[in-house]
Amino acid sequence: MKLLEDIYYTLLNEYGYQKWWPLKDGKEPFLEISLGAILTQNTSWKNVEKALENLIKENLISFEKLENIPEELLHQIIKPAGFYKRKSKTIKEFVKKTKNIDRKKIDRDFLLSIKGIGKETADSILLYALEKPVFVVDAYTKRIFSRVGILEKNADYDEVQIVFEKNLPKDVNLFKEYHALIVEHGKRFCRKKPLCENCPLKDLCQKNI
DNA sequence: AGCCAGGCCAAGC
DNA sequence: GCTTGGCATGGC
Repeated sequence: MKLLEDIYYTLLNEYGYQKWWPLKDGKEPFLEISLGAILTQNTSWKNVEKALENLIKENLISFEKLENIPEELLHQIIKPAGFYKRKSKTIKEFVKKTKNIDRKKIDRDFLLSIKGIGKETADSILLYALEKPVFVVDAYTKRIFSRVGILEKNADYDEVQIVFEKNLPKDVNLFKEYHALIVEHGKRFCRKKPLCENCPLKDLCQKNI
């Protein structure tokens, strides 16, 4: 489907490369990216950054440190990202399970077995932290592409993912950038109340709500 | 000053 | 099976 690529290049041209995920610490990229993926669940990146900065300040981007820190203390540190009790538990379990595993063995099912990690978080970790060609689907993806006319309104996660993976070159960098651009577009124009007037996808969009 | 964010899970129909 | 409520902070 050429439309998917047309939309990609339109968004890229409009917004430029998004540079996800910018590492702030960089000592343990796999861990740092995974933490960001967990912390950003239903949470704005602004708030996630504060939590990440706290973690870095405490030198906590470390499997060992996170495994040993008392959970109540972790609560305080990641509090700005919200849902801190659940996220602390998830981080604890994630660290415990990934600490000594061969990263080649980390797949979707393995990640989904960790409580608090669902499909989107698992796929984000696979794509951004492990560089696997997995397309990440989120609420914006469904909203934008159902409005454009490519998806059913209530399309299920895995179906949506298949549409993108079947119709795009299986390219890690393309997948990374496309998802990031989708998020950007969702924030700027394709909001719940869409701003269709000046939308860069206006000409490609079936619905023009 | 309400609505929403780069979801997920468990409970309830 | 599908829908709903709870989780929590901070920005707009």
